[in-house]
Amino acid sequence: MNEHSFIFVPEKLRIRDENKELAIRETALKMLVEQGFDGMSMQKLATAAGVSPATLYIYYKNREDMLNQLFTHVHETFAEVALKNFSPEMSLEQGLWIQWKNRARFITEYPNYFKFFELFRNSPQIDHCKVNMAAFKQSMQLFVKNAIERKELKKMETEVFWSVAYGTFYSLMKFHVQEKSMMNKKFKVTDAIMKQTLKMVVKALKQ
Amino acid sequence: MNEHSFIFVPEKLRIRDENKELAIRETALKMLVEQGFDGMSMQKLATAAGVSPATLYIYYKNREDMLNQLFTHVHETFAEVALKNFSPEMSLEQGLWIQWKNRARFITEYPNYFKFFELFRNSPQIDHCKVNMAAFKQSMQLFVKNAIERKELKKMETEVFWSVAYGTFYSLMKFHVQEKSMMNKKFKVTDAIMKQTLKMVVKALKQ
DNA sequence: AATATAAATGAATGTTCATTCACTTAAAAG
DNA sequence: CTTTTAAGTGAATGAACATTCATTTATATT
Repeated sequence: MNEHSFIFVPEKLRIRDENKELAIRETALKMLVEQGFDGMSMQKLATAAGVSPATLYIYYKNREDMLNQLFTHVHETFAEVALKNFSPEMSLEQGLWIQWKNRARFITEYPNYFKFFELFRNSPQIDHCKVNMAAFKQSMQLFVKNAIERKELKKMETEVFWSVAYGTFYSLMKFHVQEKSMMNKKFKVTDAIMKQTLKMVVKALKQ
Repeated sequence: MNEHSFIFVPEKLRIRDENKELAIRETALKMLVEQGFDGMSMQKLATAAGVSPATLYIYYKNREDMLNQLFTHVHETFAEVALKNFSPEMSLEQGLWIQWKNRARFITEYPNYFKFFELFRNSPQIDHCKVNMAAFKQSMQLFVKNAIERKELKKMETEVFWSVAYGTFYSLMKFHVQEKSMMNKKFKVTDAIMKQTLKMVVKALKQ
């Protein structure tokens, strides 16, 4: 001990392998999306990710905690991307277009994130309340308020607005990520289809 | 053996307890909806339904078969209700209204069926192809064809139509069955809300 | 009442599960 | 080079899992 020891704050003497953390997360998502809930056990995940089962418990308190953290991570990443280049001051059409494009890019780039999100969205074991959406909600509410003032949007319940403006979009994207869509062939959401659908939605929402 | 024995087809000498089958199904649905995939094990289900675990294997080949049969049952019941009083000759607005009403009634009456359906819809372990939707699809396609001919509907991809006409509706109903909706209060889909939303959707779909 | 047969069962089986723990390894700081 | 500390591990544990099987039970027919 030297004279500085009493203010010495020990630094980390061995740093976590961040590749390992990433590997665990991506492998877990892949297993969950491809094989469902029962398909992902801690031991199978550990083997597939190339780590010891015990290592998982360094990163996560237990299985439930892991699932919650996975969901939170996916949700936060998604929310962040969704609002990129978006401002609540935009017109309804422009604001929706930006958000649709952001989301579509994300879903196409990381389909597993979307599939995982959809898989767990209605799942009772996820603690939805823990996910912080305050900033997201606030931004959206301002956007809606502005659109109503500009007469681009009828007065309606938030849930009705959401269903028309986003329910439609997500339904479309679900077809996009499916192997086979309604007509037994692969369906791709192109820019043209998105634009066409957006026009319809904007028309529906206008007074 | 008497002279008739060679044409004797043995009849059932003990009849399956149909209450038992119903109890198993409803208990399984309840457990799955409330506790998710991991929450329902064969032993816990047997105990909760008041039967022996071995009894489950009289009704179902194995766990996977049980889940598939549950899904198929729910899906078929739902499809049947959805088309009640519906005819492909109806106008777009009337036809959609009937179907929305049918579905809303069903979802409100049997929320577990809907929650189960949503829980498993994206689940990889369900063999979706086994569900026969031929008649359903045919009826819907004729409905769409008629609407286009009457100029009530723009020409568009089936998936786009479905997303606008039903994606919106299902999004609304998801809020309906949730404990707390977007605004942290209970949201109920009333007839007025359905009518308002339908008007918007019909407007969007019209040329 | 006796018979035949499928429904229904409780206990048992081997497997896989989540989780733990005594231990080893890596690397920053002295 | 030594010390310190957290990262990382392989093997082990008991609980819960899906499934089976030798029996028992209920009932339509004879």
